Amino acid sequence: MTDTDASNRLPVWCAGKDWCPITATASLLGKKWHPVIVHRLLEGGPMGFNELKADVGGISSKVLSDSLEDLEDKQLVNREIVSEKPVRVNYSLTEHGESLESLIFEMRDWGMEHLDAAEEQEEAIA
Amino acid sequence: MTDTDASNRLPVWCAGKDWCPITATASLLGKKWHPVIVHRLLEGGPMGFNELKADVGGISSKVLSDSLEDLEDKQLVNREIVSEKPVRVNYSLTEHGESLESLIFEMRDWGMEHLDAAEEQEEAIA
DNA sequence: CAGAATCCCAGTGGATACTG
DNA sequence: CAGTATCCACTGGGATTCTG
Repeated sequence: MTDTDASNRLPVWCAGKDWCPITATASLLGKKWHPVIVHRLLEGGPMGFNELKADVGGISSKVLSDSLEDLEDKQLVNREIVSEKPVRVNYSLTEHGESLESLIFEMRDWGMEHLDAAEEQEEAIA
Repeated sequence: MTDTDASNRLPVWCAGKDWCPITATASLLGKKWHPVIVHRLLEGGPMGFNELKADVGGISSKVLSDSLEDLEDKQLVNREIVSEKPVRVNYSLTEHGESLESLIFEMRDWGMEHLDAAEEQEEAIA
C-alpha cells in the first residue's frame, strides 16, 4: 500500500466518499458549545475554568467540563495545571485549535448574514 | 460605532454575545446529514429523493426526509414537485443554501487536513 | 477554584415495514 | 418514486448537588 495517496488519510468508514471529512468536521463543530469555546479562547486568550465559564455565559459546569474534555481528546485545546493549591488550570488552544479560526469566523459571518430570516420564520410559525 | 450595524439583526437571545451566530450556525451544520446533503446538491446539482439518498449513501428514508424538511424550513433547500404520477420531486439549493458553499468546502478541507490525527488517537484508545 | 457525581429529559438518528 | 408510520436506542445537554 502506498502512503503517498491522500485517500488513506481518511477514516476507513469514509470508503471513497469525499464528503466524509465534512461529517467528521461537523460532528466537531456541531456540538453546541464547542465552537463557542474555541471562539472565546481565540478572542480572549488562555484562561481558567470559571473565567471561561463566565466568558461563555449560560453554560453549566458539567457541560463545560465535558466539552473541554472532548476538545482536549481531539487535541484542539490544551489543559495545563498551573498550581495545585488552590487548583488552577489554564486552557489554551493548540495549533490544531487555532487552525479553526477562519472556519469559526466564517460560521459567525454566515450566521449573521443568513440567520435572521430563519429566526423570523420560526417566530411566524410560533 | 454606529447602531445601524449587524447587532440588531441577531436573535434576541443573543443579548450582545457576538458568538451567538456561531451556535446558531453550528446547530445547522451539526445535524449529522445536513452538511452532506447540501454538499451533494452542490456537487451533483438538483435531484430527486432516491437519487439523493443513493448519492449520500447510508442514510435512511426517514432521516433523509426529516433532514430535507428541516432544510426546507430553514430555506436552504427548495422542494419542487415535478410530476404527480408517478410522483417526482426535485430538490435543489436555494440561494441561501448555495451561500454555504465556501463554508462546507472549508469544513471538508479542514477535516482532511486535521482529522486523521484524531482518528489515530481514537484507534489508540480503542 | 475546578471540577465530579447524579439524575433526567428531549431530540436525533436508525431499522424496518408500509403506502399513494 | 417519494415518502409515512412506528418503535427504539443513544446521547447531548441541563439542573442540581457535592468535593479536594
